[in-house]
Amino acid sequence: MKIDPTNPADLSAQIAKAIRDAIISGALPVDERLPSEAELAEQFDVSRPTVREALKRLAAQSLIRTQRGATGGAFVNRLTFRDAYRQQITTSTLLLSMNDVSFATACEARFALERACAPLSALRRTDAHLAVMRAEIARQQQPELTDEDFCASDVAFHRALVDAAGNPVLSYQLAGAVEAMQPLMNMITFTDRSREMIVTLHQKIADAIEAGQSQSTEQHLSALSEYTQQLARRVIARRQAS
Amino acid sequence: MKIDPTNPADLSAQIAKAIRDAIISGALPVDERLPSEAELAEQFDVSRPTVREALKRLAAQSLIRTQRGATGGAFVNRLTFRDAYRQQITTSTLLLSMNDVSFATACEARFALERACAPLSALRRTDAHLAVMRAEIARQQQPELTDEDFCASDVAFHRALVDAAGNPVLSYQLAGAVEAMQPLMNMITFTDRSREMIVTLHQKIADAIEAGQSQSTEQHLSALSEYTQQLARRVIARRQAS
DNA sequence: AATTTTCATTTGTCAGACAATTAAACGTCT
DNA sequence: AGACGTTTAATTGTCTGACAAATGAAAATT
Repeated sequence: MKIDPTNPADLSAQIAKAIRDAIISGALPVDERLPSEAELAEQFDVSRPTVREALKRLAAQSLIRTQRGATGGAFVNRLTFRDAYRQQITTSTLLLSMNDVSFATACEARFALERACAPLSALRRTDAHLAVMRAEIARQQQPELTDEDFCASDVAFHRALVDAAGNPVLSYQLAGAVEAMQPLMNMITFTDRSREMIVTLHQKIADAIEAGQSQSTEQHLSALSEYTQQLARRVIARRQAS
Repeated sequence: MKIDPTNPADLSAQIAKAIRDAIISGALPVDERLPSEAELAEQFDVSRPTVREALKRLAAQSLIRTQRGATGGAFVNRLTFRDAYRQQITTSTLLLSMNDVSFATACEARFALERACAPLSALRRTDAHLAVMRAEIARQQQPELTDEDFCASDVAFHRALVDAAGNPVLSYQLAGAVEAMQPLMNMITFTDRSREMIVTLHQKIADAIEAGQSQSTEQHLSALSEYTQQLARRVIARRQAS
């Protein structure tokens, strides 16, 4: 692990990169303790604050965790699916909000990805997954539900659908796509009629998953995708008219 | 933007969270300049190094960029697809390497996602995408190619396939899945016979994309998925035997 | 008017200090 | 000897003050 001493700026970024590369290459295995801040400062020939800034960069990516005390220090963190989920969701959310991605594009991506796991979900769904989906459908039928809660339930339903595929890598990849859509979805006001239609499609999807029919699942997902985009277009048109 | 003064530990994490939330909520728009480090230190009632640690956390997530000089400071960064790609790839790579995800699981996820964009790719592919795919196929036929280079070309081929869908959100989501597989793929030694088979399937996929046949594309992708997993099983078996 | 110089602002880095935390080492008492 | 409290050393977390480097704006000069 070496840094470029000729460039006296961005030292903390260089140090972070050196340590990150060591972690990625496997030179620093999970749960390995890094040298103390003082030792790192000496190794890289920088001051302790500079080392600390580098460590905070790594901590922001969940690459290390720190512990105070005599046997404390910075340890290489095992990146859990949970941590990766969270990072992906914030990244995806910001990506969509900062790059004026059209609703159509985001929606298309989301349902394309969901269709991808339909065959696996139909094959492997457990009773627990089905129970979650049914529970969310029941929730969505409550008329007093706010639009925000309706969208949240929608996300929960689709997450159950994705998780039913029983592939954690797939769940991780799709979590970002589904959850990042929520702020966009929240901009749509769901009338009673549109909610009814969505719930019906959700029921058909749940039925198809329960029956293990992947093709039917994909069809209803496509229908839901188109209906959602149609709703969005209507909302946008109404907004422009006013 | 407030922090909890009762907990005097992890101040930089709290400050980072406060600023991050402000960015996500839109209170701090893109290219907005944050207060100077000295001002932030005063606002949050902490010292400048603490503020700096918080800012480095945000910089690690590409949420801000900093500039020195009189009119410098920290600015809210527009998260580009490029930045998001990079982050997702490192996260995905680490996730796979640190959680002994089976090759089968990762492979299944990857091809499931790719199948998802087959219909869109078949519909929207441009000549440029096809040219990249053909070029990579030609590359893969060179016998002197190392296994690493073969894998890299494989990744390039599949990225072109994904990009052909013409949906940047989809490309972003799938970049992680495809690229993160490369280290795992690199562990497989591709014999001449297996390369021949893979190239043949790549050609069939390119042909199907060119012809706009989504179903055929999906079929060949499934075949490629199964063949890849078969290869992996053979490599693992051979390794355990020795 | 154009160019150069000066200057104020801001980030980047450093040195040294103290507080808080934590586990191990050490004593002490039963 | 063993259980229990105490001390101690190591380590991170934070603060203060300082200086260097970059940079654009303002001022001075040609």
